Amino acid sequence: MAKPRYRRRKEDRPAEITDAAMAAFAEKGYAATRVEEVAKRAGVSKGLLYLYFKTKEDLFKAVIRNFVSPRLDALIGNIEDSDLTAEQFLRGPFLDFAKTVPKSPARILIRLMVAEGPKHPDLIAWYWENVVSKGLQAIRLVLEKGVQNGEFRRSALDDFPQLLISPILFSTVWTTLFDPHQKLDTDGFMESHIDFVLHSIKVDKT
Amino acid sequence: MAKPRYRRRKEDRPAEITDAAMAAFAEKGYAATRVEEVAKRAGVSKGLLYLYFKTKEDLFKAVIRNFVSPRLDALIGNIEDSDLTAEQFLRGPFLDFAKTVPKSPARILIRLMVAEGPKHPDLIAWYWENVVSKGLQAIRLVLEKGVQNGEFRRSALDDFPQLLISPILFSTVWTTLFDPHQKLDTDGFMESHIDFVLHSIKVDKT
Amino acid sequence: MAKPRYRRRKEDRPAEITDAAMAAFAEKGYAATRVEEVAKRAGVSKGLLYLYFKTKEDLFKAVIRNFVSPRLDALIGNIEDSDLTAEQFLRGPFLDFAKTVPKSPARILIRLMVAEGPKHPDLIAWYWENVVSKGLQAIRLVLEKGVQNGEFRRSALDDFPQLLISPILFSTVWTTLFDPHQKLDTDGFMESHIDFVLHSIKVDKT
Amino acid sequence: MAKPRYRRRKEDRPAEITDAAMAAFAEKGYAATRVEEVAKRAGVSKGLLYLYFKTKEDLFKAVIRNFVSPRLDALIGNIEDSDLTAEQFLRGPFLDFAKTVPKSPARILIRLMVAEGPKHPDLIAWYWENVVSKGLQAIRLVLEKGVQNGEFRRSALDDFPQLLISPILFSTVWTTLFDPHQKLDTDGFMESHIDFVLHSIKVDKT
DNA sequence: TATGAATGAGATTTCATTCAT
DNA sequence: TATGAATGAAATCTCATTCAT
Repeated sequence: MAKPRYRRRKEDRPAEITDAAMAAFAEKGYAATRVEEVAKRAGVSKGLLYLYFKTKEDLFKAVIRNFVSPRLDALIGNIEDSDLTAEQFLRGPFLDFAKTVPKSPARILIRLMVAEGPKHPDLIAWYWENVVSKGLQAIRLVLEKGVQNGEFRRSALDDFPQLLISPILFSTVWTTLFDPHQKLDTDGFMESHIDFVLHSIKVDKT
Repeated sequence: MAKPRYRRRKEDRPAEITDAAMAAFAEKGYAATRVEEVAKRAGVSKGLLYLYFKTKEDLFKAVIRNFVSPRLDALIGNIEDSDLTAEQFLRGPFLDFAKTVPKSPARILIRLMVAEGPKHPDLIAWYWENVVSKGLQAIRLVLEKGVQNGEFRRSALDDFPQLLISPILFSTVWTTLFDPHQKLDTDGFMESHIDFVLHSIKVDKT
Repeated sequence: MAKPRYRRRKEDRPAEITDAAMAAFAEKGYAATRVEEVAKRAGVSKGLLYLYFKTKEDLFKAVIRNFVSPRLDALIGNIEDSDLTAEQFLRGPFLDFAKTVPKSPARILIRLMVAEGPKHPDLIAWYWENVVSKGLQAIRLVLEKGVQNGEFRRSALDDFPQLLISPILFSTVWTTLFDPHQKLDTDGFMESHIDFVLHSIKVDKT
Repeated sequence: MAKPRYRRRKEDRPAEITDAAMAAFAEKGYAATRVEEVAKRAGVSKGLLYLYFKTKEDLFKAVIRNFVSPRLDALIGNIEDSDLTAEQFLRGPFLDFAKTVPKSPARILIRLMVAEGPKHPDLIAWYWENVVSKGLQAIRLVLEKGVQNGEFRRSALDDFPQLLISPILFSTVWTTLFDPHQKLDTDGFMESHIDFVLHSIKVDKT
């Protein structure tokens, strides 16, 4: 029973292709991945890939966007709904998120951004607007809430909310590069970081 | 007998080439840099370059090693000689070092490692042995000294000395990617980070 | 019962397609024109186009034939009906025709024949039989009539009736290529040519 | 005895390649000729070809220029040196030239210009400046000399010197397209044309 | 009929690497 | 050593043509 040469699935194709590309880029990096390899993984011909993505660069950008967008929306929604205290939020949902990233496919994306980003300024711009600045804004909101609550004192963290993100990047990169040489307990790492930060900014309840 | 001033000395060639390569990789990344371009920058023919470096990958590895080694030795020496207290050391030489990296050519190197590292396990291995593990060891030494001194209490930092490095990576990456969108005061960022950490681990002297 | 105005009639399809193709070929030449572009211009799907024309080459040939045939019939009819003297014919209908070509869409066709003809011998054969040899025959008829009338003497023109056509080709090509650099008054050009020829072959009536 | 894989001949290469390209374009036209085919004919690798010509279009332009330039210089020199009467010149060197073209490789070039010219305006511009306008100027010079001599009367030919070139184009195209169907005696054709023209513009010596 | 998603052969171009000189 | 002309494998991209729907 011959399998059909054609499978008409217009709607699913782009996602199938970007998924395949994500996987391929993850293994070899952008430059070293051949378009044909992506097509093969997606079970599609080279030609069809080019029907959906005009260039390889185009495909790359779509990979980043497609991957980030849904996850981002989920996260932001999460923050807004919660009626946790600031500390509860940081130790709860935020910490969960931070622990997840270095183990999830997102870590690949981070490596891709670092590696290829500088060559794609418009992608960076998009990422900035849609991901980073939104994320920072969310963190600032939480901190402000903590201050209003009397949980937190004002601190340098208000000026550098990035301090909360920094270990996420670090453990992601560490995992990618040095895991074979020395494993990093990323969960413990994140927890300790949060501990340090909270210990410094929490108002004494004595 | 003075050597003619503009006469290139054979012994300098490899270094001249790796310097040129570093500059080129910095601008365009590894894959997008053509060997010919490196040769031209070094004022050397392609053929000669291949006499010193058997492949482009070879050249890449040499770039990393040549760049790191001298700086590393200086840094390590610095630590051993000092008779500062642990806190003085962290707020002094260590902080200086941490502030310098994101502004120095070393930041390029970091990006290169993240981008290309996974494809060169032996390079990672070398980097691990000669750079990272040594650096971590040095930090551990400092912390231990602090504990012995009664300056610091034992803390999660003993298990995760990487927490002290993490913001270096972060501000380097941030600078590379997002500076056009939002500048980060990397000095302040590093200082705040150290403040938080020290605040948490310092023994109360009351 | 009036047919709906905007309803395409099946019988017109091939003509609509060849017209669209003619326009496209005119702009970009045969090779650079994509079949999809032709289909789009004709308001038809690629698949349907292939229902009418088995290959792109097929389409090309149809373009030539469809374009030439109707015009040709008109012209030939014109000659046969006339009861003008030979000179009147050459200075009248023939000259009109010759003046028209370089300005009409037919000029595109000429360029296409020159450019692509050599690759399509059967098209050339068809063109020869249906266009060129008929045209030459018609000219020969006129000249013979002139001789019989005592208007013209026998001359080299009897052996080279092409001499009357040659400036048509020339002004067509010139217009296509060099108009931006130097306009050619094609009407004057044709008239002068006919003048020279007639001056040489006309019998002195003194 | 193995033949050498390399033949270092920097100076000859470009000419070898354009010659090969000329031949290939002649047979198949520009679009249908693959760069690889040209390289093979030139006994050279594809890569080397791209070392000398950045794109296929570049190669095309070089073909035209390289071919025309030397011939052109020869022709112009020819005109200037001669101390023939105007009629002698037209019936002598000019007629010779006109007879030669349709049989020479130049005819290929003409077809290429007609076919591909419209897509390369800068090439047309070059051709206009370096070939066509110079050629016309030369013809005008001859005619003026004839008038000054009292050989020729002023005529429409002064306004349309192209009339002398037109049959060259015609017989070239005819030869290319219709030779298999009906041979044209291009020599006789050119001679007859000149006869007609001269008969009309020559001053009566009665 | 009619569509346009899908194919795949093939075209142009690039570039790490080699090697005659 | 030193050069850079030359190679050739491989990568990106195009487009005529097919065929499931």
